[in-house]
Amino acid sequence: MAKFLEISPQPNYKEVESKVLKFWKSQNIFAQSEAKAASKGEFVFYEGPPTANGQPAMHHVLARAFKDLFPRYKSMQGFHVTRKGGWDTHGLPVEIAVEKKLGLTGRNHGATRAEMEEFNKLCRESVFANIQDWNTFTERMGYWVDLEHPYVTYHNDYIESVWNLLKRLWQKGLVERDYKVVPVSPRIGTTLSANEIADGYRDVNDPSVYVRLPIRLGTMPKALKAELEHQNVSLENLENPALVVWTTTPWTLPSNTLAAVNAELEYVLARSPQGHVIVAAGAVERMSQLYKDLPPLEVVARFKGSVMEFLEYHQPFPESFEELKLEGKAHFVALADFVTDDDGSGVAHEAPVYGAEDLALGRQYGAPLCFGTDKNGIMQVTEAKGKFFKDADKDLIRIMKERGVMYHAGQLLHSYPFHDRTGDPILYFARPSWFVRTNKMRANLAAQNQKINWYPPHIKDGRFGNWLENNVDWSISRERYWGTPLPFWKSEDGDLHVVGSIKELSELTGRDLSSLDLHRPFVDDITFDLNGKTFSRVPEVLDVWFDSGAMPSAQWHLLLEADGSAQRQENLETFKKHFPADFICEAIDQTRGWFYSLHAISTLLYDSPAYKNVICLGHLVDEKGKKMSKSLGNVVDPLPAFDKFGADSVRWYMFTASEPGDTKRFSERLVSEGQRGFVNTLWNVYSFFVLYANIDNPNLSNAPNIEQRPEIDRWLISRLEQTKEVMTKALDHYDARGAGKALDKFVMEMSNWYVRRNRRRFWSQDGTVDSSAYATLYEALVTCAKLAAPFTPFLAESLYQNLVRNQDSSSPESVHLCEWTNFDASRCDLNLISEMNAVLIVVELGRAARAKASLGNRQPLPRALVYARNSSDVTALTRLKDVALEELNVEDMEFLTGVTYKVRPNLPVLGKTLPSDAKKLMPQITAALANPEIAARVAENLNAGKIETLEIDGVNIELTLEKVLIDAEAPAGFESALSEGFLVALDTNLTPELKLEGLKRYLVRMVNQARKDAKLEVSDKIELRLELEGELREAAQEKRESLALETMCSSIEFGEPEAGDFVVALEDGGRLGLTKI
RNA sequence: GGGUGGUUAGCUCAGUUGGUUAGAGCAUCCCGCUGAUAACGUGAAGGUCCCCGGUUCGAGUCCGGGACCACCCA
Repeated sequence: MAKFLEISPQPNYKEVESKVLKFWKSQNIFAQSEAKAASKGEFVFYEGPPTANGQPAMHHVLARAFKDLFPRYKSMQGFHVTRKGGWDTHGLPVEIAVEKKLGLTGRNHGATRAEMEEFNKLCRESVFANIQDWNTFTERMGYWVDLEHPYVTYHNDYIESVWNLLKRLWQKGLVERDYKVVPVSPRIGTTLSANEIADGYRDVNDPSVYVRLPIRLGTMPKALKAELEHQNVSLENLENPALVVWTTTPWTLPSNTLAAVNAELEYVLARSPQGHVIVAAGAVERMSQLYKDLPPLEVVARFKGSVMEFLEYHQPFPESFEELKLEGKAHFVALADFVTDDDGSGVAHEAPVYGAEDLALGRQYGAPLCFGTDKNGIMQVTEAKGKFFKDADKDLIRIMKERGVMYHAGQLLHSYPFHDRTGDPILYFARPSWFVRTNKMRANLAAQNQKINWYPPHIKDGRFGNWLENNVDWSISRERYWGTPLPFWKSEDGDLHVVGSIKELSELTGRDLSSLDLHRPFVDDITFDLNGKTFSRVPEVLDVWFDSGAMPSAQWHLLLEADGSAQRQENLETFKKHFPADFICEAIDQTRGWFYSLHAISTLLYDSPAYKNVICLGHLVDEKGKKMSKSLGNVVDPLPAFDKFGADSVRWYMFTASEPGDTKRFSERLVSEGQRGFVNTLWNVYSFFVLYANIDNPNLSNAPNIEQRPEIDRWLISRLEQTKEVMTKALDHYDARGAGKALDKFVMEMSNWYVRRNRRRFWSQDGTVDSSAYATLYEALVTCAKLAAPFTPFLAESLYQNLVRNQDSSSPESVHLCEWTNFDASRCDLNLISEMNAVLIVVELGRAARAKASLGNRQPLPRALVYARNSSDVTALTRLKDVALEELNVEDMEFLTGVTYKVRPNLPVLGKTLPSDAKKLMPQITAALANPEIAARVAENLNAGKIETLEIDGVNIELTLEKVLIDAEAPAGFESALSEGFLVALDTNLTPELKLEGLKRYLVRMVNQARKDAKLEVSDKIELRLELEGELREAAQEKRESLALETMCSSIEFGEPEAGDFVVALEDGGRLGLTKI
């Protein structure tokens, strides 16, 4: 057998990993893994595209660790996995980055065609500004993804596929134009995203006005009329009856079309200083306080909000409808769930064009849209026409006072969003917008969702399911510049034509447009004639979520209409092969992002989910549970962490630290714990193996068959098989953590039990090499490398190269090209595993007993007395007696008899077998068994195989060995320990021989410590001189041979150390000296 | 305001269908062991299982109510 490469027991993971990276690169291992024969077909994975112009951060490591693991696993299992990279390149983040670079603050950079052209050019250039960082990051963490052929959302091919998709939606009648309320920065008239407003909230003083809306008595709904009559209210005697509404935005009052009440709330008719008013019952007290010097509101009738529906009123600015030439039914009471009586009057003023909920309500009641301002916030109606909306408040309040409809005008300090770049208050404003009618497909969206396996499962009917249930139509248009232009062409009179490909557009225009850049402004120049009308493009671009949601087809440049070209046909085949995905994985914020856009598009077009399994990760937070953000300064950069701990340790942490769906805390300290637990332990076993294999040069191919190896070897192999089984099952259920924990447990046992117990077998004496031990540990290590490959690809590769590839050049070139090792039941002796568990418990107890007796493990003891609860454990301990004896350093083991017993009911078992009325007797049963005489009788009879019956309260309780727990108590005079039905007692009477042996072991330890301190190699031989008195001298003389053997010592002399010896003083005044020879 | 998840040792987390003395790793201390090991072993210390109520012979676990944290939506 060739020598293994020598390795350091304390590796520099940065070096180890960079060596592996070089190897992967030079041998094209990733490409090979993509190219290798796949017996099981395709495992479909979709890469969720990151925004390339951001910086890679730790949360990308989290997602990518999982996105890497399953493809690696499936590939080893014999699937082919296409791992096409992708980049999200359009949209606001890019535009904002460019705006910042240009120093544009609130200027409308799309005002002219030339400006827009320049702006989009800069956007395109900036998209990949950080691409180098991404490439470095991707490679360094060992994330295998094809970055040479990624899909890029701004490429013409991609856009064309998205157009094609939109056309198909249009043909299905799922595209329509409507209004949508969006936050707008007035003056520049730009739509803002939620992120842009999030930081802009400020506390400001705004008007707080209560306005009277006189009711039209003649239109009073019957239900309300009946209520009032029932409560003896005479309509004729009412004084100026009015609804009172409350608002902090008087400038929206001219746009009022409805007043809203909550159907379930209680409302009242009350006498106020200004006549009769209708307000919420919960607002009476508050409104009485408005005029403290005047009498409070006096309730004259009470009724539910629902009876007021369709009650009409006079709105304070009737001129709005005239000036805007509006028609249609408006100015009546509508019912709305969102109305509360927590503030104001409990009656909401509705100006639908200035609020999302209000718009929906207005639509529901069919009220016309009244635009009191334009999108730049300039008033279009009333005397205040031409004023900026915020400046109009004063005039409008004055007018309302003049008209006698102002109930009360005050001020209110509240928080309101401002646009930080212009300083203007945000205007929420209904803009024409394009929608995909997902709401119509709501039932199917939910049905398709039921086919998806969500990890964690609660997302399915929780966050994602709820989101689908409350689905509203998907607003797909944005009034921006850098994005996929909507392929919507409109004629002047409103006819719509959706273009599905460049070829189609070429045919429509009669020009070859195959080299047209599909972005604005170029595409805006294209017009065509159809049906005698001229069509030009609508100005909007597409929501970027639609871009990424289109990737299943757009990444393959799918154009559905066959045109006879081989390329189109091939793309279609490729798409079919890669749809739907078997697996995707992103963080939980994508439930409303990519998870949704994939799902919606796929449901609408293909009547299928887009993915079958999805891991939805929790967010990464800092050590204290705080969100990682630049402003808090708690961001951990991935690259330095990779260098410090190794990418493997960071990955390992991501898999094993907590459930994937839980919020995960991250810090260097936590990563280093995982490193010490798993990565270092595996490495240590590996380095142990290499160290001794290189000395002993075992012939592994000549090792005995598994069946002929010692039990401890078969035990390790059995545990190895068991680990394979658990891991495979876990990974098949996308349970990375479960698989990782199983591997971790195995590595711990291999190190702390197998290697520790068998150290001496790897240390050949008189030239006999224990090839069983070597073959067993070798197999365990190689298998660990394969099992760890998807988790810690560098470590796995490193082990594999040295242990396998360097020995056998016919083996696969990389661990990642190996087959996944499958469970082999014939090699897994479950019985042996449980027997070993019994030994482990007994050893543990023996050590505890030693500790109680203050007897160090080096002192051999004559006898251990063991009690085991059941006979199979007795068999096990008898078979594996030697292991226990050696580990406990005792000469003999006997089974205890004559113990006293403690008996308790085995509750889970007994509870199930008792009839329900007898279960109440449980406390009495426990009490009865606590009686020593009953306990002794029950224990002895049950142990003898008889069945015992207890009579309690006239009920016969039949007891069997399974239904009770019997513990033994040690006879007096022994140190003992007790657990899980086992008892271990130690006989601490030392014979002179045992004493000498203990002393010898002390000497061995001192000599070996001295060798270590003298920096000798393991294989160095020494001369030893011992200057000893009394017992120690006697022990050294008596045990001279074994002392020499265990210290690699060729000669022992008794006397003073010589000059040049490495000298160590001993406890009792003696000295030892040694010299290397 | 609505939704989802969470709350168990100083820290990070397990805890299966309700059942025995609620566990592991890390950290601390004592002792021990050690020629792979920066490792390991024994023991100690550390818990009102967030709170209140209910169901039950029995609740960390099931039910109801509440508090707090995180995220999403409004």
